Amino acid sequence: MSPARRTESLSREVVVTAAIELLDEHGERGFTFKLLTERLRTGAGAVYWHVANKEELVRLCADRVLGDALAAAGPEQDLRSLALSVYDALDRHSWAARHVIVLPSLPHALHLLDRIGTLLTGTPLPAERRFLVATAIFNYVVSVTAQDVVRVATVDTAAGRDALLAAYAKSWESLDPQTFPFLTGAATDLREHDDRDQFVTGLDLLLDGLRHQSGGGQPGEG
Amino acid sequence: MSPARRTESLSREVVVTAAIELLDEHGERGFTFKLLTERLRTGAGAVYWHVANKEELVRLCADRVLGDALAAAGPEQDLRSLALSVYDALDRHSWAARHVIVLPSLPHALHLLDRIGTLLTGTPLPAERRFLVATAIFNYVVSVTAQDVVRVATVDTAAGRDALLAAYAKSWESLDPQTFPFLTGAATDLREHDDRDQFVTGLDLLLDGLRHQSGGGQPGEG
DNA sequence: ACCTGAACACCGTTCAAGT
DNA sequence: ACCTGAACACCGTTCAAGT
Repeated sequence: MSPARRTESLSREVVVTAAIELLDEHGERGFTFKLLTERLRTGAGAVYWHVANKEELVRLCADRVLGDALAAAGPEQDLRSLALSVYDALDRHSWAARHVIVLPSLPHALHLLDRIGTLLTGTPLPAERRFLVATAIFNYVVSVTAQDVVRVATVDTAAGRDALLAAYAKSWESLDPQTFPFLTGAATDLREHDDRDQFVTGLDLLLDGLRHQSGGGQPGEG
Repeated sequence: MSPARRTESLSREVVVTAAIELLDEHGERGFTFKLLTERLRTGAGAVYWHVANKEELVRLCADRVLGDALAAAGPEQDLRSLALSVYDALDRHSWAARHVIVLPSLPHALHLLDRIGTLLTGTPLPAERRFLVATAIFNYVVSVTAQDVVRVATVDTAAGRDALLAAYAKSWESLDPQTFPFLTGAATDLREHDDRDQFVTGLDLLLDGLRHQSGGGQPGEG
């Protein structure tokens, strides 16, 4: 009944590769050691020989995803294309984004932050503001990706997504226009929206703000 | 030994209030029904009479937190102070931010998005871009809050935070300057950084970008 | 209508035993 | 050094029985 045990030896890399597949298929919540050991045709103890626990494993997976994205992006990019490369990679593995944090460090998250900071060096932005702006951009990229308006994980097919959006758009239309003056008129926008466009819109606002104020002082407090 | 059962009757509101306390104390991961029923001095079934399951309960908690923030903020705010009110409220309950999403709707998330959209109406921004920009700002506020550089949940005391940052700053200093030209020079910035400043920096970039391009067309693709 | 609390299914982790 | 797999502790959820 049960499939034969694996004969090749396990490694951290093999475990991570299998885990990424399962995370993509089932999401972080549906990803269990039972699924993992079945896929790897081995026992739980074998996995624990290579990784400390589930949390570390998921972090390793997220780091692999981010590392691949940075490698694929190449070193010669500007801020905007770097951000889009990362967005696209994280969008394909939506469970990964929330693990991309600087502290405690996901190794490739440090690389990403460094590249953002380095790209700012070729900019009129005053040196003392560089760290603040670099982390602001880093935060924008990974955290907005982590939390798109329609989570891809929820619906698999494009048709399912369209149907879901149509249903939500309809519910927006029937909201009370007194309390929701904006949303009642935005149902069509919701139905036709694209998550990547929203990401790009915010990113361009951020970069525009950067261009326009990088010479000047702090923005006003009011 | 075990404390007396409660005599007052339970309600959804009472359950949510107790759950928020425990979420603040233990984080989402440490929050269990065992802790909850002990705190409420009742049985598991009693809780399930008032809420469908744990996921719904945490969503109700997050919605309460956001609702209180919006109520406290008052209706007369500009975009910047609204964003800061929400940031400050979510910062006090760091588990809540990742549940503040538009679809599937957290009720008060709809209110927040509507208020952002409505505030944009009094702006030269072309009407057809309003939804895109509103969601971009919404995404920035809630998702950056969800993922600050130093998660507050990790360290309780200010002294603990300082010590942790100092340790990380030291590790940045000893990185290879070839591969991390920016971070090796940013150790001091890390040690002295403030999460709220980073949030405000990104927010002001976003709002500056909005001011400067709201009349004009799309930003360039390159 | 609302609550009790034992029972169930599931899941991450451990560990003595194997090779 | 690397793997096995039964056992353990824990946790969300259910449900027959109570008031």
